[in-house]
Amino acid sequence: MAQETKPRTILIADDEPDILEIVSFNLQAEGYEVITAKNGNEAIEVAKIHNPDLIILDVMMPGKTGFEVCKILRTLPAFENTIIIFLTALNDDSTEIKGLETGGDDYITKPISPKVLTSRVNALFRRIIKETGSVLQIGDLIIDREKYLVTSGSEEISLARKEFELLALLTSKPSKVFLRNEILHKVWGTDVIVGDRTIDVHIRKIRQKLGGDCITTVKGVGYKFQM
Amino acid sequence: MAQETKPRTILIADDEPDILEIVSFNLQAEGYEVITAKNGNEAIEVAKIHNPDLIILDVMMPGKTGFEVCKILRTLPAFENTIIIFLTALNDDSTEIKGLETGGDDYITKPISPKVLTSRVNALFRRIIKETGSVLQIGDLIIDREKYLVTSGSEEISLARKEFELLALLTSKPSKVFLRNEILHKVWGTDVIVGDRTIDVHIRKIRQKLGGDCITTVKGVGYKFQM
DNA sequence: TCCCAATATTAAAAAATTGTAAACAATCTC
DNA sequence: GAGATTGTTTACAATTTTTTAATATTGGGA
Repeated sequence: MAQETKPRTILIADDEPDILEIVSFNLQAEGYEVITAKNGNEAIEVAKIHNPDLIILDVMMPGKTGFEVCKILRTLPAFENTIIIFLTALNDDSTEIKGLETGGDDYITKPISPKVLTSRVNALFRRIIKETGSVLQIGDLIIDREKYLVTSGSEEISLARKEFELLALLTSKPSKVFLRNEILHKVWGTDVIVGDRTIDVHIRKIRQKLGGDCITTVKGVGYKFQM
Repeated sequence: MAQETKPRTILIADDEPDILEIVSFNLQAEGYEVITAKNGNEAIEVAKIHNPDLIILDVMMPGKTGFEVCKILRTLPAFENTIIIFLTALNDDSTEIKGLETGGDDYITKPISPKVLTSRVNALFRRIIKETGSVLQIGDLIIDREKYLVTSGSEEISLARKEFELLALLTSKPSKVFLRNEILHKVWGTDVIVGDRTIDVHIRKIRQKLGGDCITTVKGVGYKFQM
């Protein structure tokens, strides 16, 4: 089955159904996958399950405020780098400053223009973007995310799904060391539990297929890709 | 943590001297190095000379508009990734969208609150640092946390995990003496119990690998890093 | 100066981490 | 349904890292 590159996921948390609907609609039209939550606690739960790329938090919500949600999420390693946008009716400088200092990446005041929100979301993603497209080239390696295909020189290398995703992750930032935990989160997902040797075995298979020394082990830390 | 590197440089382009002055003052107070330009053409010239980390562009300027400046800069490789913020009196959705789509990272409408501007600047830098990863440079030593790599001159030095973390701690504040207790807490964690000689042994290994005299013993107190 | 506690040095033991091969279950293909 | 492919686990080997323990050395105060 043809698996496309998975769309970026956005979580919106707001207690006003109208806002949820309008914003969802516009972001979906832009090609994002959208999930919603009606209050702060739900936002945290849903975030843990779906691990979204970006989170939009209403500041005033029953249960926990957006600020509180942000603070809690930021303490979890999985959400350390997630983009967070605050949404609020409070057009108040000191609140905005507080929002940005709490760890928010943007702060938008209501009434919001869905188009503006979409633009800001796009702008933040543009900045974060790691891969310049679906095809990545490193040295003589070409990684095509759409075709799930890796080419080395003129030779085609067929990798299984997990192998491919693992390689795609490592090559998304050459030379960066990916912690084993990080790899588990990003390749296997937050909720899946697999044994300790699973990563090793996959690394081994990639090494076999690509030739020995493109992936370096950093003992006690993780792995990195290097040409 | 606070680290001593060269301050980040910000270029502000606006034709209103008052704005230049107020914004400069506030950003300088925050520790940034600020350079200014009075119009679009000057902004491009100055940018090419000083290569700032972030550029704040007024949209309405004589000569070239902020949008035009942005477009021109974005075509140059040196400014492909520079953060750009637009500043404008036009509180108009479609203009804001245009700004963000032109390649701006943020769009702030006048009247601006200097504190809010500063917060947004900080938030953007915080985000960029996360993406870029932070490298520490002391003398000819380069410590790259993300790559888990230490380079001395052109030579790569391979350190084991504890060695790396210990060195990273000591170099995070050069010349500061770290108490043995402090080192234990920060490198080994609060709950781990290890013998007294353990630190010494690791220090020794680092000394061997980096060459003798970069870590100084302060008897009865702790250790400090110094070039 | 001498003494003594603090630190250096060493080597070897202990612990932790990773590599490997083989086996199994799940899934997909034909 | 047989056979291939994939993902995972297991058990063990190989390796590296970390710690300990035993001994030497150092430097500052009495």
